[in-house]
Amino acid sequence: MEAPIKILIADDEPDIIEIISFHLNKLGYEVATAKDGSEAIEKANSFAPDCIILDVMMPKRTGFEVCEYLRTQKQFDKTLIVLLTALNDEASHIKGLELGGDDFISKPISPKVLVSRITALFRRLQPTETDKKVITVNDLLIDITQYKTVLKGVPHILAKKEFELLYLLAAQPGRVFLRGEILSQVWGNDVIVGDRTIDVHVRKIRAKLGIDCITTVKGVGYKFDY
Amino acid sequence: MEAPIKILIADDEPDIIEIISFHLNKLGYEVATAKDGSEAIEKANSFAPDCIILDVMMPKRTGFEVCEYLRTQKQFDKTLIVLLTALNDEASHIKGLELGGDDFISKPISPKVLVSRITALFRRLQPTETDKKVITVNDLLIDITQYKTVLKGVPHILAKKEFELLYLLAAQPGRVFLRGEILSQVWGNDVIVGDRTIDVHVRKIRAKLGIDCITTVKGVGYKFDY
DNA sequence: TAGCTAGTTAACAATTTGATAATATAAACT
DNA sequence: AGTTTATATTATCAAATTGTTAACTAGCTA
Repeated sequence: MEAPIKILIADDEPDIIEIISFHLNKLGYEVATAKDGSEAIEKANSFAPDCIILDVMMPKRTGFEVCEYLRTQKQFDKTLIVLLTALNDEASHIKGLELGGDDFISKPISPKVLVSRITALFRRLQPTETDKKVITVNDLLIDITQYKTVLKGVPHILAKKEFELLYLLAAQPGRVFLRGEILSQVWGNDVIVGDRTIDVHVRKIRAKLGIDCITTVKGVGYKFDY
Repeated sequence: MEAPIKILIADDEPDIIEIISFHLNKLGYEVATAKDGSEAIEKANSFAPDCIILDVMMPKRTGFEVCEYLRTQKQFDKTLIVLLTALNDEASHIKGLELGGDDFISKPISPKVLVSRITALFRRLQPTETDKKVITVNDLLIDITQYKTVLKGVPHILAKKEFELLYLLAAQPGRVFLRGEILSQVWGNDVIVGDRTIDVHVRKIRAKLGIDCITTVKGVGYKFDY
């Protein structure tokens, strides 16, 4: 997973291409571009991207046609295809997914949305069912099927709430969870508990594990960082 | 493996149903659909699917409720349950897995991701230890053909219920069994017995074997750990 | 029928957990 | 520095959960 992820963008509007490739480049993706459907297919073959972003409305060949074609080719079996459509075009949405598209993004495009959707696609492609139940970060293992936490080979027994809190944070290391988010996710929306309760649980986790795997982000929330 | 694999899809969005069933159909699965939780349970009974895909947010009954219910029914013992959630809803993952879900897929759905995850689940299902008649863990042997338990070479005679309980837990060492799961697996879903009954049986097993091979996971259930 | 046995339950004890309040500490701001 | 705000820590209490024991029931057996 060391080689940079390659993304091909096909759209007939140079502005769109420029914006998208700028943002994706910034994030370290390797980007190629095409200005119509035919070029998209050529570049797909020569560039061998991991992900292809196709505008539905393009000259020469539409995004649908390109998508349909690519899906018949074995080498693009694992390639993610994202289609760009006009806003609220439900029919296109369905058609595209039937043709094997992996996601849809409506124009006008928010670069942030685009990038996060692409990232999400890549992430979701990875995990098999096991990875969902067992989280491993360095030498810390969190197994929900066993309700067990193992640090450097040593099991640590956390109470239910402690475990659930740790699991929530560790599922997305580095991401900051707001206190409100934590409350609603771990405690539920109906339950009313004070803010201090979270602190206390964080403290217990830190104490039990003996390491400071949970970082406080003052004024915001907590994150798992280890 | 000659009869087509049957999959039930329950979601209140017709578009989602259409897309998913289209793709699964294309791959040769036999597909049934339901538009809410109640219908999902009906169809589950009449259609007897091998795999059930449940949207978490559904009218009538949520995916969680359906999942929880199905898991208490013996006939859905081996049925795969896949839950569809909103993106990044980690807490739902915990809840769903606690309720016995087999996998989680976040919306928006990529057909490719969905299909590959389902395929992976089925693949993993093959080497079942369903027919394992004799379980051995370290120096403990559990033989269901003779209803006999031997620890360090010394036979111990457990009563029927005690034996079945031990057998259930020991079949998957480490895995936590919820009280509800234990009740439905050992006692069946028609029988109504109190929670203390499980405790008492656990106690008897511990006493008879003289070792603490069953660990309590407070607020969750019990697991075999030896 | 009396005497077993397994299974269940009720009642109570013991334990663990979760939540809060009170206090201490730390960081941010004026 | 002094004030304000946010978090950490600790102790305490109530609630939830489980453990334990003994008693009860139904079915079986001698």
